[in-house]
Amino acid sequence: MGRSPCCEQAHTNKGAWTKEEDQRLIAYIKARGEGCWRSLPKAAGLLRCGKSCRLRWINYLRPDLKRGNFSEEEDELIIKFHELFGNKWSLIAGRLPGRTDNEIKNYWNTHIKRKLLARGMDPQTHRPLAAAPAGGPQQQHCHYQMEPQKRAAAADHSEAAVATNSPEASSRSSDDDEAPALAPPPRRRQRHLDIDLNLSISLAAYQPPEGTGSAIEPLTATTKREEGTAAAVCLCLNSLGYRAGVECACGSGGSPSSRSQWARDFLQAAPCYRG
DNA sequence: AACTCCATCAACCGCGGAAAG
DNA sequence: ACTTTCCGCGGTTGATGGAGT
Repeated sequence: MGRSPCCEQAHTNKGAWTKEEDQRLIAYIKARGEGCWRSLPKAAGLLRCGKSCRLRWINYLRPDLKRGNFSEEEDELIIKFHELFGNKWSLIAGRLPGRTDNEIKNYWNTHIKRKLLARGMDPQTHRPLAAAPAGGPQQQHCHYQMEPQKRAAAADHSEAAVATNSPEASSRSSDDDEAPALAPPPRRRQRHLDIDLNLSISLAAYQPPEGTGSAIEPLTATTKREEGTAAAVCLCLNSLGYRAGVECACGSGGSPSSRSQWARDFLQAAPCYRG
């Protein structure tokens, strides 16, 4: 695990990149493509370590980078994805075309944190600051306890829905995002009433899919209980715009498969934000 | 004009996971 | 199965510039 830094070699430049170094790196990657960062500096004639080259390329030189200010829409997406993923900047960046993890991380720390605080929200928990998260385990948002991969998988299902609705959401929200420091924090308007990306996980009585094949990846993942019996963990998307605020009822009545199918149809119909 | 404080952002550091040997 | 190597990530730092005094 881990290893000594790759940049210990003498004769490697550090600090800000010069125009010439940038040009060399761009020219090399254009000619040979990305990959094997370890050997790239030597091959490209750069006195830099591979890590430094990679970072420079990914965060600054890549041609598909957007640059410029973040839009209100991007702000809201970042907040939502941060709520889902936590500080998984690369996951968030992967869902915001043209933005890098470093950029988003910096933007979060310098802008959005304050913005959320001005709204009276805790930037880490995305909960109202007044309501301290002292509640029991069941009070915790499940997605904070999910493995990043699982959360990412869940978000892969949900992000299209966000994208579909985000323009509306951002236009609706833009009026109260200006001058956040002056905004009175208490009793903020509920945002994104149409889309609530909170994921809830609940144990539900496991029912094998009725006669359906496994071609469709269900939103219900099975896991093993300690005693070895199968239990279903429902990853339902609460109130996907049609039943706002209604708790998951997968475990009680209704047909889970039909509801899952509806969610899939909804999400698949939504155009991907990445275009 | 000089100084301090603060915000911003590019770059570095060190760790963990995965792949390769 | 174990070790080594590489890549990618998140946290942190330092340089820079603008605002305020």
